[in-house]
Amino acid sequence: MGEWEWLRYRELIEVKTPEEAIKLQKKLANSVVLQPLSFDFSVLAAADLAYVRELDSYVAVVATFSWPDLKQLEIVSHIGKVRFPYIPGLLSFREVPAIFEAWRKLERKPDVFLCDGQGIAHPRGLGLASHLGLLLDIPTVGCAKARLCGHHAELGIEKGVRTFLYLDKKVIGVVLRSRAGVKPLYVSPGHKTDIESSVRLVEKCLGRYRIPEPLRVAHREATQIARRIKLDLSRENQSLPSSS
DNA sequence: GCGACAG
DNA sequence: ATCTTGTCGC
Repeated sequence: MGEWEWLRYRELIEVKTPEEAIKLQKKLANSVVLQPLSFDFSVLAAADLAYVRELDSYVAVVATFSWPDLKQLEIVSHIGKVRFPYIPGLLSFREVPAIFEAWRKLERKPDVFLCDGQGIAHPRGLGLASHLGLLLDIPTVGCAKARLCGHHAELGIEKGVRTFLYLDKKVIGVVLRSRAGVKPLYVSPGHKTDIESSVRLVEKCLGRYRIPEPLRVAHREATQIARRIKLDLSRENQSLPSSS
């Protein structure tokens, strides 16, 4: 990474304390761009992390797919030490650096990024998807499995039904029932896209499960790698009961 | 002060 | 997220 990019990276995500992180979020939220997304792109990416508590480590995975046919192109991973705790509202400071490291290993960079977390549906308007979007400067969509903030009307149990997610009087996202009878998805734009485009993108990524296919692939891979690390770890502890 | 709270 | 067995429902 060049000197210039490294400085930009530090400027966008380097913080030492939660207070500092919150201050940075408020500042960066003003740079988030909401606009229609052009679906005329060719590479979509999705990322997810798995953790290995015994090692205080994470496994970050980024998978890319051709668009719009969603054929898998590449899958890369990065293993590192957790540097920031999980604090509701500050998730991006924990996970974006990890996703970024994996992203750097891609041969072909994505045009659009689907994230496991909120976009602008965040207390300060800067969820993980928005933060990653600003860092990579590409359109990003937030697709969370649970609500962080805001309120919405009751949602029908049928597949495909949706309702707006509000924060005060403003619409910040959409709550979408991806499958009949399952917990809904919380979709919100990250950066360089808007609410309608975000929902449309997520729906085009839905297969037979609750979670969009690209995110499932990234999640499965990260989980598998983490599981292998844990197994190798427990095997060592059996053959090497002590170090002396 | 009392809840709520992405992964 | 992670720890965990069996088990309730489509």
